[in-house]
Amino acid sequence: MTNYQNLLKSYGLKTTFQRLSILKSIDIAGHITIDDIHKDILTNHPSLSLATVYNNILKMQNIGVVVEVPISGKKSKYELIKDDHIHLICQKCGSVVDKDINCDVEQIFDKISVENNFVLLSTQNNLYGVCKDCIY
Amino acid sequence: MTNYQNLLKSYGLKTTFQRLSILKSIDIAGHITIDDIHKDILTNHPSLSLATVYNNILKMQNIGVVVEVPISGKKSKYELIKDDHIHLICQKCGSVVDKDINCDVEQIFDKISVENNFVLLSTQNNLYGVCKDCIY
DNA sequence: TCTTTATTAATAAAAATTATTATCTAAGGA
DNA sequence: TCCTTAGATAATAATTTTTATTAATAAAGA
Repeated sequence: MTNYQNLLKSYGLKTTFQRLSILKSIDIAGHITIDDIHKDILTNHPSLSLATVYNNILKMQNIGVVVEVPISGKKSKYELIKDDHIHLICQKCGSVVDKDINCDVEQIFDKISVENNFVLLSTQNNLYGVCKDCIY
Repeated sequence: MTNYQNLLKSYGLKTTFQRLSILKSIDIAGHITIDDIHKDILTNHPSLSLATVYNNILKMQNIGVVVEVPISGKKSKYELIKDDHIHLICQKCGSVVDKDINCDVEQIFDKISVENNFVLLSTQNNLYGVCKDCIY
């Protein structure tokens, strides 16, 4: 995991156990809901308030450390900032797996953006289906 | 707009003024939130219940007529079912514009899916940025 | 028109998110 | 190390969003 302590500091956010725990929880899970972050941290820090998770997720979203992954029909999950990529989202088990985005795809997205005078900042590419473990 | 009356009937959903109004509202707007559908229809049908909008959006999602478009940091919008496509989402004004998805992109998505034994059913491709009307 | 069954409106209930505030803690300076 | 202070947390309340309930209503076929 990147040095989030410095990253937080550079945006004027103090390094707290709660924030580092949230980042760690997201990092380990890859993609995780607010509720599950809360449950996760509660196991060794029983006083963590759910509101603290909400507040910090929001703040860390604003400074760009954390990214919301909204998923059709389900609750949003959160991931750490990373290069644009593809999500394979299983509609049976809910798993989310990252895959690299092909350069060709990026170029096409850039082209479409230019054609429409659209200033492209980021992309979210959700592929919905059934993962290999849920086919049978 | 397609013949939604028959489509509803084929799934055992009765054709009601409310349902047709919701479909029409989505069709005209292209992409619209639950709240805005409600507000929209209220103007000439003041008794429409918000719960009715929620219930019907859910039912029409289940039969595949309506699709949720979840948007990072904002409320979901809804669109009518259509072929996979790209969304240009303006982070300033919130506008959502559809663009055709390139065949090459579809092929790459198919390839990635096959490589991962993933049964691909649909995709949502959100390009976030600033639209031409909001640049200045 | 009548009958059946699903749908709606209205409301209540539940779930999710945000706001408030007293207490507490991180971080820098003495 | 010991203040000091600004910001953070926990606890809770308030708000917003979504879902469930039910009596009244309307659609669709006989």
